Amino acid sequence: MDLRSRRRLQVRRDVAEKAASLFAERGYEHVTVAEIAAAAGISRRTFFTHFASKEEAALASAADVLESLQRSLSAKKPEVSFTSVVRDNVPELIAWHEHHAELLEQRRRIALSNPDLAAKVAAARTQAERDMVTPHLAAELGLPPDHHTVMLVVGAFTGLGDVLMSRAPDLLPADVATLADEALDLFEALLLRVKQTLPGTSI
Amino acid sequence: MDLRSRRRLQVRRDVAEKAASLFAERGYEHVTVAEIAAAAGISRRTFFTHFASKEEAALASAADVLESLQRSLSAKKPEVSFTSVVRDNVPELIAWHEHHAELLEQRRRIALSNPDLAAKVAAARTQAERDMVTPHLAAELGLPPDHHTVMLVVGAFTGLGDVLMSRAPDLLPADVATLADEALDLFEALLLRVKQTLPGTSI
DNA sequence: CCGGAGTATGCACACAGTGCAAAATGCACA
DNA sequence: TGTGCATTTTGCACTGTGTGCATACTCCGG
Repeated sequence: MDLRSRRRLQVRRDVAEKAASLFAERGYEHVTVAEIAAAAGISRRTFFTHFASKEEAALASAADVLESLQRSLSAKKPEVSFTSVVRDNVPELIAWHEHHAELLEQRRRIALSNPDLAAKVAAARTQAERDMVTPHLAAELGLPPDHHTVMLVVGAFTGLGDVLMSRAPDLLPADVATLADEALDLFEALLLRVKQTLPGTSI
Repeated sequence: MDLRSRRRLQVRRDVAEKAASLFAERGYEHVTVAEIAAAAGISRRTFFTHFASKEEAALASAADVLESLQRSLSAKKPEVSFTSVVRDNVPELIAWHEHHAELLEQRRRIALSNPDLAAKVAAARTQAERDMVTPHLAAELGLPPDHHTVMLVVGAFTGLGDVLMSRAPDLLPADVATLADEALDLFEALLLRVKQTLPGTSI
């Protein structure tokens, strides 16, 4: 990694950070790219060499919530079940949220100032969740990842996860844990049903 | 309804239609608002009195897929179960898709030309589904609509529905029916589990 | 026929995003 | 150290979206 690319990455991080704080402060719409660039000490034109759009800068600092789950799943041994890994990861997820309260508050304000942006963030998170989870569930069911049954199961999982993520900011940590457990109970019931009827599925 | 508002609605429909066909023809990005306005015989400025944005015009003609389900649910009697109503509605859903093949193809092309727009359409559909379904599931579970358990169940339902909707365009009608049935089987298993554990839930 | 409400339009403007070419900067090599 | 090359930064001009404002038009009731 040469000096050039390292500096470039650093600048990107700086700009994204400045942008985030400006957005949180005045609302996404009321901050111009020129202002972000000025705050970060670069020209407007250069901003667009680091980010394809203003939106990208807003999204740049927001793909980290699922990191601990990602790690847990990567370390998953074949003999432990998917749901138990996820269940064991819940405390970490909650700890993460508690540990990043200010960051989350900043994002909450940005989301409030621009629902469209919030929707896109949520969609991106759902997609990441989907990609992360699909191979494990496919393996556990002994089906190819693009099998319809796998897709349905993944869809149900992400659907439950979306509810959890959307409610979490308004709940106490303990309640988040309860809700997560309940969601996983439901998911397990569904998964059990799939396993029971598996030999019969075909499209 | 006076003449003015009727004419206004008609113009809005016309413009949306022209816009949709231009988008399908050349791709969303390669059509300017000025061109849409010209095609519809109005001025650019007037376009913006009918639609708040170019995007809104693209979305205007796309909130109809769930109409038959909406009707079925409105006619639902308290003694029949939610899932059976949805299940009985599947043939109608498929008929609708077959009956609007050209329209769907047009939308598919637009979505292809602009994934962001497609994501927004999908999000809007999911939200509509959520709103439509929540009261019925709440009633069936005997819980308030904003109860967390209800939200989770609705989340699972829309998660399954999203997979169905995203796969449907690439499948034969018969396979859509099979997939829908499978999805409903899974949802029923989950719903059963909720009903069994219901007395114990609390947050 | 007239006055007012609602609508259409033109005009000027702020801002996002892009192509292009010139200037600045870091890197390797003599 | 200086020199040539590649990458990066920047300015400039331009397209396109979306908005505020003032003006003109259209329809309606009196």
